[in-house]
Amino acid sequence: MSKPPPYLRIAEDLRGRIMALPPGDKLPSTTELGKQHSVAPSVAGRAYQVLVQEGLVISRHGSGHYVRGMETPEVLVRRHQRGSPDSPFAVGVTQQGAVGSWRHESATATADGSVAERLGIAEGAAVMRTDYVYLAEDQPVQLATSWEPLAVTGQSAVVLPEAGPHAGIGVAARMQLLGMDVGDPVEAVRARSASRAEAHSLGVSPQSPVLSIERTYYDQASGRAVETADIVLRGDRWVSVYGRRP
Amino acid sequence: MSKPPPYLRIAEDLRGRIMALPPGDKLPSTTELGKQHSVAPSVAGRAYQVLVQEGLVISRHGSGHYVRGMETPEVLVRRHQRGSPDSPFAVGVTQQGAVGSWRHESATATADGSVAERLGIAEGAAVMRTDYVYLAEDQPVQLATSWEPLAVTGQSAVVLPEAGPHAGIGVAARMQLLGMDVGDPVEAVRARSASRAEAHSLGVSPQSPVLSIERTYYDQASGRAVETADIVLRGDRWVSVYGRRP
DNA sequence: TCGAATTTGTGCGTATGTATC
DNA sequence: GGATACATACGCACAAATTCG
Repeated sequence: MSKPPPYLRIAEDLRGRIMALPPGDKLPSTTELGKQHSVAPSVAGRAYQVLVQEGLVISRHGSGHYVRGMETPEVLVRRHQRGSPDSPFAVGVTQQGAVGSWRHESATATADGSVAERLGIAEGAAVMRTDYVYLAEDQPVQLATSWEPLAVTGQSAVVLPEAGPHAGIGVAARMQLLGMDVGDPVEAVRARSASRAEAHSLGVSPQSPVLSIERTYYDQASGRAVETADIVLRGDRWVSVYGRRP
Repeated sequence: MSKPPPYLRIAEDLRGRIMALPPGDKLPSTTELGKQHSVAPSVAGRAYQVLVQEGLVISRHGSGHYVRGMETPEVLVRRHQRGSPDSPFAVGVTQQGAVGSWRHESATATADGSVAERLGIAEGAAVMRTDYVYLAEDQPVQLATSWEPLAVTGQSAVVLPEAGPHAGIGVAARMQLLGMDVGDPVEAVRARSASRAEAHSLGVSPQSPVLSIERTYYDQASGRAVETADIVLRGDRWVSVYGRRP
């Protein structure tokens, strides 16, 4: 066993101290912490750097280091609720009494290899691509990009997901207007780190965990995919629930 | 607009360079990188520190900095496959041809507030607690802790989840031996950072993202919970899939 | 309003330890 | 063993932000 370097030992000591402190409490300055452990202030600063990265401490330039507050209250999204006319996002935020809204932008595009495979169409086929940014209390909390094959929705009034009389009702309900029963989607859920672009959009620090969901709706009669989407959610604000208790 | 400090500008420059390099390529040493940007080696080292934290670069002590390889090939776990006699973990690893195994440890315990609420029993009631460590090719990839109320399984041969003739067949199949139809579980999925203990057990660096799943099985006849579990999976190795394509 | 003190952020140059080649 | 390279630490300096009298 090799002993950890001083800056890690100091960080370890601080973790124990922080557990017993109320959020918002001010921590010793780097110079004082250095004296307590007989190291240079730069080493104490590096120990704080570790804890800031871990989310236990926040540092305010010129002011000091402070115990970080509790996790922000979590917003729930409950998926797989057949029969609900609202989109999953709307279900999630209204359950919490929060105010939800979204911005969107649609454009026709061609399917790249990944999207084509997920939709079961030829690479380069025409699709309607829509980018969403979902806001809760004016804070972006969820990003989504959806692709729908134009072969399915083309020539109909529902071609634009969020325009006209059918805005914001979700894919399942909108497809029912075309006489299709899309049922429950298939969702593949991953945990990964936010890219820099995603971190910027979501207002979180880079490297913070996000839920990444690859969702595809199928027409149950034909078995063809009618919509696929990449959904990115803040890990600290969302939990995705599957199934219902009997 | 304030200009970023040199160490961030160097990191930004390196990001662009790395994009055009094959994985595994060696990057300039800290001293050489410092000369290229007219800064001290310590500053160049700090730039690398940022990129290592972002996962773009790996550093080998005494050797150098290298372009990080692509994501490790992902192992799939497909949940909600009614009728499969194997446990979800076994389904996941065998689909990939990998060798899966697990260690476990069971003991009776009392339900704390959280577990009691999830199982719908009184706080302090007796439960069978089992801790699992799942291994794929001798590498731990998944941690789980399961609780079953003794009021359900007590006095029966299936009281120990992984002992006797019923080892490793999963909760659903084992409960069927008691004449119960447990159906699909309810799963709440989160993305969060690994705790230090989890990071150590899973062999990943602290702060790396993990999938955290809170799973509960219910007896469909009575509606009572028969098992609840906390499951932690490496974010870079697992994807949890819900639903099947029609 | 101003200025001094405090605190963090960043950088330099150097030294030592240790891992790799 | 020797050369190279990273990891860590020291002490100092200056900049930037905050705090407070």
